[in-house]
Amino acid sequence: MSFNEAFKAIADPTRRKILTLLRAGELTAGEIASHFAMQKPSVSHHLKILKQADLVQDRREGQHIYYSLNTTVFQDLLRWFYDFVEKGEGHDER
Amino acid sequence: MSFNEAFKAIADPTRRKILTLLRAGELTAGEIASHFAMQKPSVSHHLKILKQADLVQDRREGQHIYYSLNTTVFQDLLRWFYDFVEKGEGHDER
DNA sequence: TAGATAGTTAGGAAAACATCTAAGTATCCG
DNA sequence: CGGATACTTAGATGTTTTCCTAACTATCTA
Repeated sequence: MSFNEAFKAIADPTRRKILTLLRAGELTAGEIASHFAMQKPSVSHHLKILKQADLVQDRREGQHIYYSLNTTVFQDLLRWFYDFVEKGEGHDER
Repeated sequence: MSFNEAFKAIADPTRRKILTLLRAGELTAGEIASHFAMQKPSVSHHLKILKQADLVQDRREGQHIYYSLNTTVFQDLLRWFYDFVEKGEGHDER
């Protein structure tokens, strides 16, 4: 369910850049938006999609909303790719 | 270039299912199509996208075209996710 | 060579998506 | 309260994606 949403969320280059930015630590929506040429509502839309996919979480602090990575879903995705690299040539099907 | 294409290719559930099918070994286009309710040209289209993303390769043998995984791009993608899990929180040594 | 089989290409309709502007909500501060 | 700041929601628009049917290419076989 959320697995498919995560894959779709990551398909967009803007959203991948947002995730990369967040690797350094949490950022406000405005700070994130400042890294892009597009308007703030568009960035907000991307943040919403990342949040629905459980790739990020948000936290309000006064007027600011801080976004940060939620690495648990990344681990699930990591495993999905790992299984291809690991079992790519083998015949170990249970 | 191919990195973004790969992410887009993997975003579609049908294409992910194709990749999963190919983990067991190479399959013809027809065998792949038989696993889906959609028409053959639609599956062919998905195969084309996977091929352009370098996630699969194809090989003709008589009337049949065999598709198989190309795991090298999977390794690149794997690394991308790994960097999030590794540097994100850094407290799971595995 | 003709017909059958395997698969792709072409063209088009419907749905999903990314982006914009305008308007709304939430919070702070004087 | 009223204005400023931070951000989101709503609605519209152009683009991309997915899927279909019809037609095409390639190969095998009789």
